[in-house]
Amino acid sequence: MNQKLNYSLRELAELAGVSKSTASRVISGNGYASPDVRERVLQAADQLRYKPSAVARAMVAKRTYNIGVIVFRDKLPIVSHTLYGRIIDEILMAAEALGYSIFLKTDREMSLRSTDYMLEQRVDGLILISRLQKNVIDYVKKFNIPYLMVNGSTEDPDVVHLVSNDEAGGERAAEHLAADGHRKFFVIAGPGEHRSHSLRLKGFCQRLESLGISSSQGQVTIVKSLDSSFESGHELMEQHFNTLREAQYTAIFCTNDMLALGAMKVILDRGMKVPEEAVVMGYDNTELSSMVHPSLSTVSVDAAGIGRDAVSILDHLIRGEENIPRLTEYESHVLVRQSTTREEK
Amino acid sequence: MNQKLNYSLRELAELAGVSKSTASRVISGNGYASPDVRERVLQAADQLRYKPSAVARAMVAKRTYNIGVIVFRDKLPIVSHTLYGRIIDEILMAAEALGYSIFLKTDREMSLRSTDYMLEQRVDGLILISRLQKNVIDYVKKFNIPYLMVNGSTEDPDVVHLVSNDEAGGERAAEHLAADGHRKFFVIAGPGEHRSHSLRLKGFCQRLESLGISSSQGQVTIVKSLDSSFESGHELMEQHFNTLREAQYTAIFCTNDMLALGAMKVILDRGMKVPEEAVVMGYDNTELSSMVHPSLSTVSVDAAGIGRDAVSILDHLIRGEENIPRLTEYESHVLVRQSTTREEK
DNA sequence: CTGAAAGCGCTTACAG
DNA sequence: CTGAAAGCGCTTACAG
Repeated sequence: MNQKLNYSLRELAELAGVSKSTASRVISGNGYASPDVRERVLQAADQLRYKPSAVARAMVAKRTYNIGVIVFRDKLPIVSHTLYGRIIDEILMAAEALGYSIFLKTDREMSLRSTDYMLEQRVDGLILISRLQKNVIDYVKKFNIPYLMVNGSTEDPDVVHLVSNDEAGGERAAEHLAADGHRKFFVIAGPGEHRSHSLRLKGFCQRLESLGISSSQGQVTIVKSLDSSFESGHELMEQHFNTLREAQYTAIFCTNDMLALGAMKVILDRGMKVPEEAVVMGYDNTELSSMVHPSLSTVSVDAAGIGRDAVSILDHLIRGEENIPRLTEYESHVLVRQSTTREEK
Repeated sequence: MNQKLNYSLRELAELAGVSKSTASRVISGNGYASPDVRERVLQAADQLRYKPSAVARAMVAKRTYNIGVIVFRDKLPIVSHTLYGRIIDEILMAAEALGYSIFLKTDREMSLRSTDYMLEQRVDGLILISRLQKNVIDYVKKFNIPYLMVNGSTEDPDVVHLVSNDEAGGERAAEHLAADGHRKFFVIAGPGEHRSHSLRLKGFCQRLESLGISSSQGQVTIVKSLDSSFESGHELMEQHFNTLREAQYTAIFCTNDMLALGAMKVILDRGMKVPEEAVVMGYDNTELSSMVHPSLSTVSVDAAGIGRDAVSILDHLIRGEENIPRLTEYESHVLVRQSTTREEK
């Protein structure tokens, strides 16, 4: 049997034969009620399948226990993004555990609209993911709403943000490859505006330099990519494949796994052997990287830690706690897999 | 300069020197206001950065313009799931276009909790994704809330659901492989409780049978997997690799890409050539399938169509329209890629 | 231990 | 064209 969608507290109270106040007390669990009365109310609630309105509650509590998550990206994939998707999964679980729920929005125009929307929804706090424009941060700051940034690019010391230590990760990638004896590097670098890509590249080059390997000597060639997709990695490698082969680059580093997979596909399709003739390394440790053949060496990103902490730090912010770290960095480490493992070292 | 978080309509009205009713009319755009008054209110709103409370509005409108999306899965990945993630991306975009926002929950215990939660949030409608238990459906049905199921398993003719035509897809996969001359098939089938997996398997076997290829003759071996992950595909193939090679199976079909990628990885790692010595085929057309080497032949699933329609059909349901199709099926087609393409046909 | 009243921030008839 | 009043569904002091 279907029923009226939602009963109100008043109806509940009437059925139980008590006042609204009393009904409220037993339903919300705040305040006293005699066992007898309590029983009657509970029974009536059961009968009506009474569901207290979170909307009305939010109205009086002046808070919603909802967290707004906005992903700033101009194209798909958004949620299904190999890295952000994992972070969002963790956010979802951590939020659940702390009693929050998630309002999810994507903002493809990198505009203020989605922020306004979240503000109107009266979310308790905001998690801003990916590269958002500076004006968004300035805007959010004007409101007194708790918020933090994940994997964004800001130098603003006031902003609470969680990031991977991408520079150190880049350095480690360089070390790994140099230690294996490589001296000629071909690098595909994702968009410079992205904090991660630029820092990974920076760390990588710096470390090589400190090992005496430099681009000025023609030992390192850097190709810039306009985005960080498989397609771009694929296309750039097609363009540069002959150079790569002729100039005998033996190591390829890309600032993320997608670019690396795109590049590696071309190399394999053209019959060159990985890792025998050229080794390939990515960054992010996306699910895919371990599934391909040869499996892709990469640098890990602590998506689980970032997602979990994003929620818990935001929770602290919401509770108005003091001494919240402005910057939290996550360590990355090199994952050596088939694509950089040569038997005959 | 920071400011008080949220001003109310009353404060707005005071600043503008009008009544709440009037302020409401200009802010909401419902009702008349003289240009002069209108101007004053708008200016005050600007000054205060007034954001109308969606909570209060929902209270009086008795609707929220929010849609609840619940993904029923017992383990990660959820949002980052290669197929569901894509569907959710589309849901997000379609919702935006129709003026809805998304409340996203995962329900790992396949319980009623998340449903209760959405009901309390007073969402306008519900999208239930993946394998939910029958009791969840029965429960939701009791409330008069618009809802639909995506990729779930139900025979219930009352339930509005969107599914891929998995049986036809399985048939087409069989046709493709048989047409290439294969006569010995090794199949890894995902969990039978999942509608998709069981139908894909069914369609595949039926079509083979109708082509005179049957398991009773030892031409088709089916191995069941407890889940649909890369890891399981990998493990099962490791277990059966010798059989596969000795009995000279030439075609491997898996009921999704993940299983197929796991299986293919083992085959390649053991030095067997794909497609020369064995062809491999998956299902879902996940992003990964085109990125590996050799690229994986697969069967497409119209994630974009499913996601888009989920929102628009739910919108129709919410508006109380008539004649909503109970079942919407999406066609799948075979994508032939390197893993099943033999030069010397 | 229980109930009447006020209030959260809006909108919507209804007067004027 | 504008304002006073009632009401959406709750909770929270405050009386009793």
